[in-house]
Formats: sequence, C-alpha cells, structure tokens
Amino acid sequence: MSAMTRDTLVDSRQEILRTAARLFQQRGYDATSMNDVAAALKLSKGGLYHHFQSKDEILFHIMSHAMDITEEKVINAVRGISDPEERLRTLIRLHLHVVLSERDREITVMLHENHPLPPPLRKRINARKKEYIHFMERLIAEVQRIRQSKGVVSPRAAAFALLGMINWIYQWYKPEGTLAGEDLVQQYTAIFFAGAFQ
Amino acid sequence: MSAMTRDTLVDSRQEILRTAARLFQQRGYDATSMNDVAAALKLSKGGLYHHFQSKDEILFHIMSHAMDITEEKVINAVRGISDPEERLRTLIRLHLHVVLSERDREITVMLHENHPLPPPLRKRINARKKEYIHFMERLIAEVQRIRQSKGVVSPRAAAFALLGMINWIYQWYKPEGTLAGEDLVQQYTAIFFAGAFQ
DNA sequence: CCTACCGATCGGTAGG
DNA sequence: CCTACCGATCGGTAGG
Repeated sequence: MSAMTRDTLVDSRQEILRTAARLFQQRGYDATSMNDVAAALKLSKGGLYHHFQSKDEILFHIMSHAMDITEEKVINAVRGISDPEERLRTLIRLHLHVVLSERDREITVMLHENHPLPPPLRKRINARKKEYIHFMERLIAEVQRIRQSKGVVSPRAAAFALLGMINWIYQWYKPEGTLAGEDLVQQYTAIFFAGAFQ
Repeated sequence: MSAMTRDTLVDSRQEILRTAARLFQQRGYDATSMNDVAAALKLSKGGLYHHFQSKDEILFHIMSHAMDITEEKVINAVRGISDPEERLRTLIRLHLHVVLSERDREITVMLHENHPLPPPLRKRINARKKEYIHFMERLIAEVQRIRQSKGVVSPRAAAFALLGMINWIYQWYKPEGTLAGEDLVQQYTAIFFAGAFQ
C-alpha cells in the first residue's frame, strides 16, 4: 500500500510535467499561469503545489527530463555502434527525431525557455548541454580522422553548425508542411557529411 | 521648431527601442517590466507610455526594426553582386555579422521572442521572415543550377539548414569564447558550400 | 499521524 | 512628460 502511494505520487509528478510542458510549449512559460496548469490537470492550484514547490521547479524538471530523454534516446542508443561514421549518422537521425517528436514537448521547452530559469538551475542544465555537444564534437573529430579530412572545418564549429541546423527546426517545423521528417533526416545528413568531412 | 520636436520624438522612440531591446535580450521580454525600461531611460512609466501605447507595440517595433536591418544590411547589400555564388557567399557573411553584431540586439529579440507577440502582429513579422528565406532559397537554387549539383539536397531544406546554423549562434555565442567571428564565417561557408552543392 | 488534496485569500506587482 | 493610481491577476500559502 505504501509502495502504491509512492507510485501514484511519482505518476502524478510525471503527468504534471507532461501537461505543463505541453502548455509551456504552446503558450510560452511566462504566459502560462499555475492556474492554467492546474486547470488542465483538473486540479486546484493548491493541489499542484502539493507536488512541486514552485513554477521554476516545474520548469527545471521539464528541462532535466528533456536532457534525460536526449541522453537516453540519442547518446545511449548510439554508444553500442562500433563504426564511428555509422554512429554519427545514427546520432543525427535520432537527435532529429527527438526534436521532431510530437510526444517529447519537453525538448522544445528546453531549447527555448532559457531566461526564466534561476541561474543556479540554469547552470545545471547548461552543464548537461555542454556535455552533449562535447560528445558530438569528439565523434566528429573521430570521423574526420578516419576520413582523413583536410581540416578546413574544426570539430567544434561543425558541432555547433549541426546542433543549430537540427535544433532550429523547432522554430519553423509544421508536421503538415512540405518538408517531411524523413526528408529532413536524409538531406541534413547529406549536407553535414559533405560539409564537415571535406 | 515643429521639425525639431518631430526629430526629438523620433529620436526618443529610437532610443527607447534600443534600450528596451537591450533589456529584453538580457532578461527576456516577460521578465522585463515597463518600469525597468522607463528607469533605464531615466523616464517614468507614464513618460514611456507617451511614446508607445503598449509593451507589445514596443516589441513589435523592435522586431520590425530587426527585419529592416536584415533587409538593409544583407538583402540590399547583396543585390548588386552579379555572380550568384559570390552573392551567396556574401549573404552568409553578412547574415552572420548581423547575428553576431553587439549593436543590433534587436536581432536576438526577433529570433527569440515569438510567443509574447499578439497573433496579428506576429503574422506581419513572420511574413517578412518568409520573404527572407525565399530569397535565400532562390539564390541557393541558382547556384545549384550553375554548379550542376546532383540534386540530393533541395534548396528549401538547404535554406532552412543554413538559417538554422547561423541563427542558432545567438544561443551560445560569447565574443570572448574560442570561436571568433571570422572563423565562424569561414567554416560555416565551407560547410554549407560543400554540403549544399554536391 | 499520513496522503492527497480543497476553497479562500495572502502580499506584491503587472500593464495601462 | 510626471504623480498617483486602477482592475486584474500573478505565484505562492493559510487552515482544515
């Protein structure tokens, strides 16, 4: 019974984060009140504050969860691939899928809502973002070595370029638009491989 | 005398937009109060509302001004160049400079603060953004024809990739960091040309 | 004494 | 342009 109560609590927190992430993504963090979040969950504001101490804390957990998803669905899924070039191709595809995914709205919130997070919490998120880009950077450097690239493009600049190409998608992508998800994967991969490994 | 008053008024509006853009960029639009803006200008809130009817209106004018800057410093500066490839190279360099420029903080605000703008005003800004990307797209298509590219990359996907690479810079660029502005221009140009014109 | 909440309202501050 | 305010709503918290 105490285990069930624990599970219910955890589930509630997860459900709150999912709902809040959806609202934050649609309306923006500041334009979404705690009342909006509570109402969407058929909860009172008081009920919401039973689970989280503050609005900031909710945002922080959404972003942390977004980083968990990225690390799990991209980094961990890619570690097992022994060929570096195939590892990078898969990373691009999976990272793109995470950004495009309808379900993982936490990602969009993480990419956009930097300002509202209090500096100590923001630093913790930024540290994880930096780790991610370093992972990309090392992988790019490895493929450059194997391909014996001429070295006109530094792994660092290439990593930022790749991250920008993919992450910017949240700003304009409409599922009903002319560019389908799989097209984007194919074309972005083609652009990046020809560009970074000359 | 009436001309002078007019000039003073215009100057005041410009100065307000510059100061507001700086604050919006640093703290975010929602976290910046009208009092903050007024105080930074040594004005009262009432004085500020003499020049602009609402906070939204200030944001709209900042974004419009950012589009003016982009059209003037990139599009207009590039129209005179007859060779398409050189025209695209210059566009990349100038667009990057606009994003990196310390002075044009309006650009960062325009790239980031989409949510707070009321839909009718947002549509007007988005229409101008779409014109800009279509300009890029046509130019990329032209260079692909000249270079007789194999056609693995569509001009549309290439334009979005280029825009993403460059615009994302506002999220991480620090002038004191390891990647200097001119390095970015060289390397992003190299990546994009090899990537989009295979 | 625990949990998962509720209706009502707090002190402050927002844009106007 | 300023001082003096407003209706409303904000994030957060009280007792039960």
